[in-house]
Amino acid sequence: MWGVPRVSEDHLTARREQILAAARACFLRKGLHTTSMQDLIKEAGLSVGAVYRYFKSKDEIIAAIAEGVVGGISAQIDEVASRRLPLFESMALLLEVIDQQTGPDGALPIALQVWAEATIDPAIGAIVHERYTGLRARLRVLVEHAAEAGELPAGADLDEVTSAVYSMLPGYGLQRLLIGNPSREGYLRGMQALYNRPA
Amino acid sequence: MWGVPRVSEDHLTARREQILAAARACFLRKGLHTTSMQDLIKEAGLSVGAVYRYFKSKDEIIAAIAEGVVGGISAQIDEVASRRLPLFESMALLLEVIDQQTGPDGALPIALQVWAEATIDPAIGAIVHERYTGLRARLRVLVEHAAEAGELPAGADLDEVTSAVYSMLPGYGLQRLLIGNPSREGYLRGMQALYNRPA
DNA sequence: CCTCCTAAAACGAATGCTCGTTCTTTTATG
DNA sequence: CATAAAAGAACGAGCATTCGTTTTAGGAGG
Repeated sequence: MWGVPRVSEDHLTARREQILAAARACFLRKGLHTTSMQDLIKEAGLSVGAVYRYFKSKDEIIAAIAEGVVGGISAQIDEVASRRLPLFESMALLLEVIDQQTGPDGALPIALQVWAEATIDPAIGAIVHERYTGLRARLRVLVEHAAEAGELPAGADLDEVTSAVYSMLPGYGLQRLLIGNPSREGYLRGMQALYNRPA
Repeated sequence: MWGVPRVSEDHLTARREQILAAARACFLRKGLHTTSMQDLIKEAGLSVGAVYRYFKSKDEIIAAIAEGVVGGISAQIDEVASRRLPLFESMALLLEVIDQQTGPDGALPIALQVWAEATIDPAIGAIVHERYTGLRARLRVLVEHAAEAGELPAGADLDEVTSAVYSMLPGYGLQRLLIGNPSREGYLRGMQALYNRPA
């Protein structure tokens, strides 16, 4: 009687993901604002109307991309933290994560676009603030483990140490992305030299 | 006799700078691609034709902005390096430089836009690559001084150490820009804790 | 198992606007 | 007064989005 023609929910979320995947591909290639809706729609292989059924504006698509951009990294940080390795070895693994996110299939090139947008559009700014604060919290666990293992000076403020560790990840990633240098191994050795300075 | 109507050269470069200043203001407020030529022209208080006399396209204006974005920081790094302070004190001064560049009058918010563009547009990519490689070279001087003063382990590769130091600057700046935390003092203490780890 | 029916889902032509740029005209200068 | 500099109207292209139409999925009735 009610006439229920709805397609499966899996289908709906798959379509949504199809659109977001197309968006990521386009944004990677052309940037957030030089990508037109028509580019994105063509990349997705859908029609105008189909895309506008799932997202009511281009801004909403950009916001969805911004929401998802730290997903993969979060999980990987948790995984590294759960291994409770010495701080330095954890850092080595984290750099490996960043390295992998720096390539064309990684999230970093798109994250860079999102960061730029965050300074312009308060809605994106709020998303970025929330997500990267969350990422920081996950990294803090790793620093806590280091403190428990006696790897840090007594009484060190763990938030402050977390900030210092945190900054190395985008710092390294940006350097790779924009300049190419240094190799992960070289960077690690550089850090090591800095950390293990002569008395 | 020759029919020379040309205005003074100072006037020409002043007009050019006037346009670039307007561009920086607009880009800071709206981003590279959401800023229209008309926005920029209105901000400069000039006419369409006047702007197109000095720059033959919007891309050329963006390129000029990209060229200039490290100027202020370069000079400040040189200044810090020339003082030959202990590495850690130099770092503290560099963070101060970054802090100042992070505000709305600083270059960092626009630099972020430029970095994002660099991954999309090869022309901007080349400019960024060149300029930030140059910046790195200036920072290397500071690391060389640290090595001469015996602050680094013997045989440490100075390029590698430079990379590690370099990464902290955008790492700290980004964290300030996107998350707000940490304060410079807190960040410094965090670094210090990392540096002075128990054996 | 097939057919019909309904509403969701997909479509794509059309719309109104704004964009970057060009070009002709006007103004200012040495 | 000759010419560079500045002006601004005009233009076609391409933009994000709307909306009336067509297609399709899937439950109900036989």
